[in-house]
Amino acid sequence: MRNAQAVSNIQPRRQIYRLPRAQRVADIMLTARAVFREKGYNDAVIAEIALRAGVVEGTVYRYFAGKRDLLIKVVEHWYEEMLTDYDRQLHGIRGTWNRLRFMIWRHLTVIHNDPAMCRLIFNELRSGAEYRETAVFELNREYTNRTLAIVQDAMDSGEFRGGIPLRIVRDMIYGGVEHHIWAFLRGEGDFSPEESADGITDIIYRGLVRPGAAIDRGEQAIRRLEEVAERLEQASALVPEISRTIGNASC
Amino acid sequence: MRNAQAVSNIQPRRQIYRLPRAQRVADIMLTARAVFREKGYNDAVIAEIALRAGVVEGTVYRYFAGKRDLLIKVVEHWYEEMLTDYDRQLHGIRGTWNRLRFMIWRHLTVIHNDPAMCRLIFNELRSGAEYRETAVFELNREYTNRTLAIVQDAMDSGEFRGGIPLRIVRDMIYGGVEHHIWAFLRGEGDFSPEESADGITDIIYRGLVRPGAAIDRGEQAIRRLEEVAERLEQASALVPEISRTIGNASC
DNA sequence: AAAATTAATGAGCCTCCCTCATCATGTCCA
DNA sequence: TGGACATGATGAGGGAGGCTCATTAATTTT
Repeated sequence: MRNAQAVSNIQPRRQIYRLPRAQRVADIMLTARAVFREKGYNDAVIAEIALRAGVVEGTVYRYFAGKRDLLIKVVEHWYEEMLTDYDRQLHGIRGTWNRLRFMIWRHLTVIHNDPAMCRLIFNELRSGAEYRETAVFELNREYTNRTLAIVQDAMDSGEFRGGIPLRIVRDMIYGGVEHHIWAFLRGEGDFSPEESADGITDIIYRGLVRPGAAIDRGEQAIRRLEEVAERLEQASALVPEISRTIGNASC
Repeated sequence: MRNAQAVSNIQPRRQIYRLPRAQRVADIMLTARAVFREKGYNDAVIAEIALRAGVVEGTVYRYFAGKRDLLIKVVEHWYEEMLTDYDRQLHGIRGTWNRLRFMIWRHLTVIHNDPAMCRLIFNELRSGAEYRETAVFELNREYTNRTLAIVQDAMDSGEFRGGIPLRIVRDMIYGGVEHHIWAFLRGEGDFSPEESADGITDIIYRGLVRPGAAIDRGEQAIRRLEEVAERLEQASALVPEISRTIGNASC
């Protein structure tokens, strides 16, 4: 122990590093993300976030209006990362069944990859009264609308029967997914995004498809053929010999 | 003001009424139900519950292990009331479609009649780590199993196609319902249990029902295409670039 | 009527969220 | 180069609310 401390009992303030606002905010948000992930919202303590971010509690409140605001910002940031290049991926997929299946699989995979973060969204963020004002709400809306656009297209083309309220389709897809992963989010067991996506897509597709169009074993066979064609098309683009031979089959 | 008070400044303890344990517990739970309904879990304050129940804060903790325990007991009590004579009602309904529709409608109606209580269950109770130990969890399980029994019966009789994982059916029905009523629970707008039940039942039923026999001319074409797909897939396995790219067929 | 039992009390502890007066540091300009 | 200024950062402390426990008092038992 140094002499000055021992005598005067005054703790010298540690060296203070002043960071530009943006940097400090980023630091705190990254730390907060980790702590929220580990502890959940209620058990996360601002003091710990501050400590691990290398600042004092008051500093957190300088940049965030409160604990709840911090949560919202953290989730928004994460969510925006997630949504990058969704559209580009979907763009390469053909056929209503495949596109629907992709959207569902994708959603399941995000949850599978970061359950703790999704817990925050489902359990904490969405319960709050201010959820509608959140950017997550709006981003989510856009995201689900992309799925509904697929359904709408299929209705327009006659593949799906008409007169189905889109809202209900959305609720059954995303509600079904959520309900499906509840146990996993509670840490009970695992699930396979692939199998689950197959099961959900199967029921939804059959529930919407125009009867008499493609039925029974024809249904399955056609779906499988679509998938094969899809994969072969994508793959063939990579192999000069094949693409020269086959040409573009997708038209 | 009475003299004794003015002089000694000692508040005489008000008359204490000692109630039998069961009575006190019932009183507190009923008050707690009201306060939780009005304020939600987080904004409900034990002191207020105690005050309105005519006891002091410590008394609440004499009968309940904590705030969370109180919530659980309150919800369990309410849930058990709800479930009375479900079976009897279902008994009088014939036909798979009608029975499914009844179960869905019933669920929607419960939510429609007591949104505040359902908010507690969906937003608070079910988020907690101890949900699985709850009686609500078990009661809910039994309840949804009744729906699955209807589906199973229909599969056995051949009305529904086989091989559908029951768990997914359950998730889509109850998840779909929940997602559907989210906005309503947040106090945004209303919904019609009848119309919603029709829409959900419609998709589920069609998603599960056994389709008619395959069409004649489709049959041959499909068989031929299947063979082609088979050969192409096998051939593609011989081209390293493709098999590396495609990988597992299921994603 | 004394003893035993147990319902009920309420002061007060503890943990957190959050505020704010104060201090420190980096920047700009004379 | 040094003083003024803007703003990053501090940390003690206020306040709310969940929860404890030693004490008091009503009721029952002996």
